[in-house]
Amino acid sequence: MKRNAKVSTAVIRRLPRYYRHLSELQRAGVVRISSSALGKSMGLTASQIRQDLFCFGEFGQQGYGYKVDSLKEEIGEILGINRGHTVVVMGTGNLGRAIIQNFQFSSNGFRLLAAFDVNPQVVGTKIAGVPVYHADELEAFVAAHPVSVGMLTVSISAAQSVCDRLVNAGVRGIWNFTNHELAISRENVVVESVHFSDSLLTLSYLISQQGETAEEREEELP
Amino acid sequence: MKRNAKVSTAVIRRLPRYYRHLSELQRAGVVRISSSALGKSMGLTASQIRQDLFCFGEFGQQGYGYKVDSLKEEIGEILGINRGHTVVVMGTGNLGRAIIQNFQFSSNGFRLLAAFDVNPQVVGTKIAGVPVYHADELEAFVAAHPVSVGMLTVSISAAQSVCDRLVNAGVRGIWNFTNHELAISRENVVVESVHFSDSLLTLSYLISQQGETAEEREEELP
DNA sequence: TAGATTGTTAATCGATTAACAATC
DNA sequence: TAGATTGTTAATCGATTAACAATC
Repeated sequence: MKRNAKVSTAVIRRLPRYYRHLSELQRAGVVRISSSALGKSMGLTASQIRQDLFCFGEFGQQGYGYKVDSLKEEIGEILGINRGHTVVVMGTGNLGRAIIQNFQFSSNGFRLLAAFDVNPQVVGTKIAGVPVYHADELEAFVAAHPVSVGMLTVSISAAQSVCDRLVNAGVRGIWNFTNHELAISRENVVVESVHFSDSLLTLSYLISQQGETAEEREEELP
Repeated sequence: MKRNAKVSTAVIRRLPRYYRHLSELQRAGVVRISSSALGKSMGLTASQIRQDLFCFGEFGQQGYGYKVDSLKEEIGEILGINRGHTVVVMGTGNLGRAIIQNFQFSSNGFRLLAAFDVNPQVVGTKIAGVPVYHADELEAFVAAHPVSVGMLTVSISAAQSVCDRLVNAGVRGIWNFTNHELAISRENVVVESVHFSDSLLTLSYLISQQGETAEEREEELP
């Protein structure tokens, strides 16, 4: 069953989508689904779904399909949702605060332990029940509590140094919201970045392009 | 020069990264760079960079490399940064507000025209200089001002209906921050989603996996 | 049982890498 | 000129799709 020697990033990136779609199906009361039905609703081929799942084991029943509940459970397991991961937030500016208040860490298997900032106005307060400590206390905190991931919502100028401190303190992953391309000193520390700019620029390309082709189409008219 | 008949999404996704790296190089005062140097700093092969650029034209000089300034300019052009794109924000909750206040729309070639909400406490106010109108006024606003993109930071339950309204009003792209997989009724309207959950779950997988392989390595020891 | 659908191998397709002539 | 590096075609690699026996 453990064949996941080398799972491609393409597959890994699809796992959360599977998880999300299965959750929606579950909420909608769907009990079973075939690879072709799931594929149609997600814009993937049935083959691809079966091939993806094949990396991790056998989760379906021939002639029947997949039980939504248990497939969701299995993919959650693969994603590490039940591993008791924890997270701390570095920087409680607008974005950090927004994510603390809005994002459901728990439904993604993470426990949000604390936030850190240098602003004396917020240090010592709580945001949505989460205590805010002074950034100086980071190392002591991580030594006392196992922290899986540090979320980076500091200014771009502070990004690298705060990242270094998190890595040295011993976190295993950085969830980066700054627009800085982080350099990681230590092996087996993973960075996952959410680049708003990259996303918007991609959209910019797509709508610009769309105009182009529309114009071209018009030119082709008699 | 216009060979970009069918540029793969893999290439398109790299364009913003090129743009970002070239901007950093520019800021650092670097004047010229070779494909191999750029590749090394971005973790790509020189071949891949030349192949990517080849989709769009010839931007370098044999024996010399690329001028950072002009390559950045060209990629910005490809991305549509100079097309006068505009954006409106739907939903001024924590996240919408945070992005309005923090995100540099202008340095990505977008002009942020307005925000919309239903909360009477914010309607009529300004956030970072951006006027907040009542959501009911959306259609009239879009009719009066060309709007390229609608940014969705409403609740997941309102996501689809607000999206539909944007699409019917005539925007050309949706920048989706809700965790809902949007259905688009109209052709040539593009959706680009920022899925925080998908990103965090990917990170969860990677750090969980990392533990696995570490354990396996230990088991292999004598 | 017959029909449906999986798990899994093989074939195809597309993206990445390598190679090298052109040329600055 | 000699050295460097591009633009571009060809080779390789990996991911997606197709096919089908196994089986529920």
